[in-house]
Amino acid sequence: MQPALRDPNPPLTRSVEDYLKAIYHLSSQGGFAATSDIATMLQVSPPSVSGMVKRLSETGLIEHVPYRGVQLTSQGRRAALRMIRRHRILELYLTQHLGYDWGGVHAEAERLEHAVSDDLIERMASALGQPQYDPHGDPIPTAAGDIEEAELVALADARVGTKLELRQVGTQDAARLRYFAEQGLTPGVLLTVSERQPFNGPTTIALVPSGDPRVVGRELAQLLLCQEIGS
Amino acid sequence: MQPALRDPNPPLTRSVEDYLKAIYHLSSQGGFAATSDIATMLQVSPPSVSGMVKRLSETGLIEHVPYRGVQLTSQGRRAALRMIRRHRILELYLTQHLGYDWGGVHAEAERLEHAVSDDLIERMASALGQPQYDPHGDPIPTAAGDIEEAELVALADARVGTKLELRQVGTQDAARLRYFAEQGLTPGVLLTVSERQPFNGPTTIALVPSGDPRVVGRELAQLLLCQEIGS
DNA sequence: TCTCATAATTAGTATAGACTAAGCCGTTTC
DNA sequence: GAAACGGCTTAGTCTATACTAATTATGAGA
Repeated sequence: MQPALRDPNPPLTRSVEDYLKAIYHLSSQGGFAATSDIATMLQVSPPSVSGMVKRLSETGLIEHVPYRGVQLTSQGRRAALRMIRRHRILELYLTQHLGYDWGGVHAEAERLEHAVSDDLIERMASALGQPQYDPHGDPIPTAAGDIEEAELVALADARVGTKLELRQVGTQDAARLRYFAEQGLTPGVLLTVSERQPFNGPTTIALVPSGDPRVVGRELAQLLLCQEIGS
Repeated sequence: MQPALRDPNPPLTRSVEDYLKAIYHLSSQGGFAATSDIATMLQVSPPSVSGMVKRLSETGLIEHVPYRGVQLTSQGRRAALRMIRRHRILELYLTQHLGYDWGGVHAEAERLEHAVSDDLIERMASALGQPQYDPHGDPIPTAAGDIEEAELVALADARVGTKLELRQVGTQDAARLRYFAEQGLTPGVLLTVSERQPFNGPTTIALVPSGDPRVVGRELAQLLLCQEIGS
């Protein structure tokens, strides 16, 4: 038998999947993801990133502008969104069906997202009723690769007097997540901004409908991403 | 910071876990697992096995007698049983909670068993009520690493007139598994051996309690592993 | 505009795991 | 007891991914 020619469309490796996800997150705000930021996020050295970046741009998953940074191609974006869908559905399934808590679920999903089949993900999605948001309030991409891009404001920046829905919590840190949960600050909660102390002081809010007040320091208020509720 | 000395107890890689499982299965009957059998089971070349065998025996997971074969050490056996527990609990969970069918569940579990945490496995085991057998009837090792060693006879070898409980189905082949399921031949079923044709002919059985007859050819009868029911 | 700090890249190396080709042991057969 | 076959191992190579050390490009300040 002839030695097989290299598979023109090999499945992505675990590492490649992690790089694509990291690049997606880093470039979702600005245009380019920087080598050093990818290195920090994935806990590898910058030269390792340079090496992977070269391979990924040769296979057409990213565009690389030397000394500038990288961006996903549409093919790379599709692959990244697939991973994000897997991750978020796993997080939701583990919390809803297997008793994981909000803080501890991330690490488990991080490993499983590389191993589950698409079939299993869709079965979990069905068991969950085709959910749109994960336990942190992040939107779940559809199987087709569409994702809602919400206009979110950090609580720290929201105008006093506005009514908000808490939609995402911008950290994976287990201690902070647990603290938010204790305070009743979980995605989906409604609140109004009562006041804010000057000079980067804390923000005071009132939960809706209970009216319970909460005082949130600036550092944490920057992690609470909210959507303004129209009138 | 000093370059870290090599971790004296690194986590096992996916490949290592697969080799240990294969060696466990191959040496559970006779004493030694042969290189070529491991190669066939894992779909790799014999030299790849020789290479891995060297590494595994250096780390104390197996004993290697050159040109003879390998055996697990108690450490290797513990690691193998851990993988088997994971695999069987995953199979059961996927069939009971996510609608997988008896035949299709193996491949999914094969990938997940390397990625799930012990914590998740124990949560699944709890959700299943600490089960003792997987969907194929194979015993599930305990978390402590104990496994029931049942005395099983292939249906093809069972004496005419004996009463049996079908306990395991010795194949992963999806088509055969589906056929058995159609015939009502799933683990846990009770039956009596009615007759057997000579010269490696088929075995006729009666299901208990319905009395429905089934005729099973020799090839398939060798896959149906049964336990004799006392008196 | 020139210099310099920082970030990015290249160069060279290591490890796990696979492969093919070639050589060695053991058993079976005459 | 010698020869031959088959299974096992050694030798040498390849790929993916990581690393450190050394080099180069970019952009900010003087």
